[in-house]
Amino acid sequence: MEQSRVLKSLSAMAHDTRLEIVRLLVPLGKDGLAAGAIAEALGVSASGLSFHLSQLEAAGLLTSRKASRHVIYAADCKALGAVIAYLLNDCCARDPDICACTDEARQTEQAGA
Amino acid sequence: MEQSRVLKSLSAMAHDTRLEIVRLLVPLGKDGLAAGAIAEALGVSASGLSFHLSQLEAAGLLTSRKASRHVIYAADCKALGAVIAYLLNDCCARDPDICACTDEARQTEQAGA
DNA sequence: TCAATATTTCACCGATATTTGAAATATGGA
DNA sequence: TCCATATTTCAAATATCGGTGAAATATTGA
Repeated sequence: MEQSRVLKSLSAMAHDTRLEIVRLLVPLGKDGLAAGAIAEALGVSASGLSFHLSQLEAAGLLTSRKASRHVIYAADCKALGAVIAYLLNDCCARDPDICACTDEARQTEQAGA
Repeated sequence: MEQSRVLKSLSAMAHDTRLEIVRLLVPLGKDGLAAGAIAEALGVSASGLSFHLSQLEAAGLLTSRKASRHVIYAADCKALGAVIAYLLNDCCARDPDICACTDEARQTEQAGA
C-alpha cells in the first residue's frame, strides 16, 4: 500500500465520529448497516453522517451497496488490515517493543473472545 | 489506551511530513536524531519541523531530550505499539481478514529482515 | 401519481491546521 | 563578551475541515 493511501486512511480514521463508524461496522462484517441505522446508533445528523461515510469510502475503508431505498455500508477489512500492516512494516521493523505490544493485544483478544 | 489518545495519535500521523518523521526515527530507536538533522533529512524548514515535532510529541509518539545545544527526538515505540494494538483490538476482533493481513506483514517483514 | 422514507448534495460559516519568515531563546566556543 | 549554531515561538496569511439546515435525488408503496 502506497503512503498516500495510508495517509488518506489515517486522516479518515483520525476523527471521533469516523472511528466510531469503523468500530461499529467491523464486527458486522460484510452485512454492514444502512446509513440511517448508523446515524441513529451514533446520534449524528443524516447529512453529517453522509459526509463522514464518504470520507471513509474515499479512503477505501468502507464499501457501499444499495439495497432497496437503503444504502448499506460495510467495513473493508482487507483495507483496514493493510493500513495496520503498513504501520507494522514501517514501524515494527527491527523493533521488538512494538511487536510485543501488538502480540499482547492479539493474545488478550483471542483469550477474551 | 483511551480513544481520545488514539485519535490524537492518528491525527499526528495523518500528515505526510509527520509520518516521514516517524518512519525516519523508528529504526534509530532510543538514539534518536537532532531536530536539525531531521529537518535536513526531510528537506523542511526548521520552524516547520519544530511545529510537526511538537504535534508528535504532544500525541506521545516522540520523546525529546537536550544534548548540548541540540534537541534529540526519538520515537516512543511503546506508544506506537499501543496505537497499533488499539486498532487490532478494536478492529481485528472476530475478524480473521484483518489479522490475516497483519500476520502476512509480520511474516514478510521477518523473512526480509 | 402522490406522499413518505432514505440518503446525498449544496452553500454557508466558524473553527482548526498548516505554512512562512522574522524574531526570540539557549548553548557552546573563541 | 561576542559570535555562530540550534531550536522554538510568534503573528499573519492561507487552506482545509466539520457542522448545519435546506433542497435535491431516488425509491417504495398506497
